[in-house]
Amino acid sequence: MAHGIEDVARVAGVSTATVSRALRGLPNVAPATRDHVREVASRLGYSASPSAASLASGRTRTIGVLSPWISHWFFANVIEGAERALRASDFDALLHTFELFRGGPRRRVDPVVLRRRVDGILVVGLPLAADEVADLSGLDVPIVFVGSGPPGQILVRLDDRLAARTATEHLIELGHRRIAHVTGDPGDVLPWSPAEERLVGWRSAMTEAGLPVPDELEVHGYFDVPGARETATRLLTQHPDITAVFAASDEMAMGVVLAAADLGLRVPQDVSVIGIDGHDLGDLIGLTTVAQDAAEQGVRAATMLLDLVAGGVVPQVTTFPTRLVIRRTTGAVPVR
Amino acid sequence: MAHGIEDVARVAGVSTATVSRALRGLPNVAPATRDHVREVASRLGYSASPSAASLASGRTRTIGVLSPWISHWFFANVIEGAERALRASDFDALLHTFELFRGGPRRRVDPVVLRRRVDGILVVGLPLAADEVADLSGLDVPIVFVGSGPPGQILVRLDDRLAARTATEHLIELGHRRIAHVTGDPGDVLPWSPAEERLVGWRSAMTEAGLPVPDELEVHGYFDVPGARETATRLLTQHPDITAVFAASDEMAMGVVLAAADLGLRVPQDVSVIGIDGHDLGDLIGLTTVAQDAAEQGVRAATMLLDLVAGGVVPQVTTFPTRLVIRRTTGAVPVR
DNA sequence: CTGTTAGCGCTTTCAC
DNA sequence: GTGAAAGCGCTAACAG
Repeated sequence: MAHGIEDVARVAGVSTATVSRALRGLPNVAPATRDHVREVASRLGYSASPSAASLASGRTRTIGVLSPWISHWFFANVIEGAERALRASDFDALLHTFELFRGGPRRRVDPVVLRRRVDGILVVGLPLAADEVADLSGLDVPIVFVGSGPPGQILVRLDDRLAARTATEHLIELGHRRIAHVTGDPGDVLPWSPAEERLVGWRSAMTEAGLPVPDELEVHGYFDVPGARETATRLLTQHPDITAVFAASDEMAMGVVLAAADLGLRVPQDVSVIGIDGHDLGDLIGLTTVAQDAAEQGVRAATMLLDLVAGGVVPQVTTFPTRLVIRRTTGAVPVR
Repeated sequence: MAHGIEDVARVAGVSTATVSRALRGLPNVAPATRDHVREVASRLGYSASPSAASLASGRTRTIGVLSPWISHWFFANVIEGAERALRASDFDALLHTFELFRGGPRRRVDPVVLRRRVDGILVVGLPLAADEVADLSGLDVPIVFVGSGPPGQILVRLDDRLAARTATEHLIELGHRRIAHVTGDPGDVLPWSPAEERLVGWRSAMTEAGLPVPDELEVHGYFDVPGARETATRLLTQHPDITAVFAASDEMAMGVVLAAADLGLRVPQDVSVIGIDGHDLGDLIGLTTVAQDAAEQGVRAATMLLDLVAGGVVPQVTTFPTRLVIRRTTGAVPVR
């Protein structure tokens, strides 16, 4: 059962070098030889030892996938798409999560554990500090960022500002003037992070519409349901004149809807809510949102990464489209 | 930057064998030597090449995680928990997804790709055929099944029958008599699969209560929202006398709630709905459910697998508790 | 407690 | 188009 390349070579009556070439589809092997070797290999149930192959070739056929979570809509879908694309090219996905804690620092991304272990790195929505990016770059393998990444790197993402403007403008067109924004973590202030970009998009849409943007309209929801629920409860209690809330993610928008329900506010009659994502379960509450295709971003990013690994070139920034999906959580501003 | 064990050995003034021992914390190394070697290694930024180490030792410090999806609540949470536990022991998680298609066969689990690549395998909610299990066992590494697994294997799971009975009995106590069940895929009929067990639990609870279980009460929801929504739409249209639906997962229960809404039925006034899982977003619609802790099952399974890899022994079956969470989608049977 | 040495199972020149 | 042989960078006996 546990055959090595020598067994195949012996049975096929060729050298191990030829077996290696034949099985990997390299040129300079006679078609007849190739077919014969493959037949023998499959009959013997042979497949090369990944460690031995990696050690000898320096390539691992493995991609490191770095992500803060997997149990969040965006991350799960990106990773699922990426894994599918990688597998289609016979690459493995090595999963590394880095839990983000509210306000606190997360475990540093340690490049050492990825050394000689992966041929490329996919960073999924992880707001890396500049020095972490530098460390990763030091690994000397291609890196693709999905959802969030520093300028100068290969990025697959949305036009976050535009998405935020789209959401905000939708609310403004409905007549809302006191529109709050639920953003992520207070520590997440890298200028290129989606949270920051969405914040900027909201602010500029407000300002252009001649609406003031006082500090109290901006609160932190930590990109999850409970975080947004808590913070929105406080917000809506302290500022009952707020008629609409734009959350930077659908999960946070769901938290806002729950908060409204907790407070006995009707959505959208008393307060309108919009998010960003196009979460599968938004439908449950008729959540209005600016939708994106997360799985496809994962596929694209993985495909690009494989191109890079193969020595190809890919566009620096790939911007995915978004579309406004109007459902039932947004409506006209209440008359009071 | 790319130092090898020889560099460390030379700088530290010892042999490579000593470096290897010191860095891995093996016995028979003088404490002073150990500290010195570690200091030199960290100063040089050295870490062993995983391929070389694997090739020489036969161990990979990697666990293969097999799962049908990652963007489903149960799977995402189990995998997240497992990854966390593995990382805590410096093990890597290699992700392999095997998409399940409605009614159709999925890609066969191919043991060859895992050969000499992993020290253990975690099978998450994947209903493997007997021959696939046999193939995996042939890899000669420990395997732990989470959520669903054949008898005779190491399992971490719920008492699925009990969970189903709990859900069904809750509805019966509320006075319901025509209680439908939304199960998974028609092809998923392995006697030990959670779908099958839950089906049996529902049936026996019905029978014990003296309620008939005609075929039309059992429909397939494919374990996802759209599948259950479609099938429940048909079900509730054709059989308006059904007053309650027990879905084998929360995601399917959500589909049923959506179907009810599509049909203008009020939940729970016209139809009660209950699921199994304790999905984070069940709160959104006040979903009544029989809750389980998926992440913790992932942690436990990974921990057990690491024990097995280390040569330890673990219990054959670990059964996690469930608890009935009554919210707003179940209520008294309507009076007509 | 530490060093020497022989592999681990492939890939990759370099000849032929 | 094919083979011989030299590594790839470690670990694991085995000595000492």
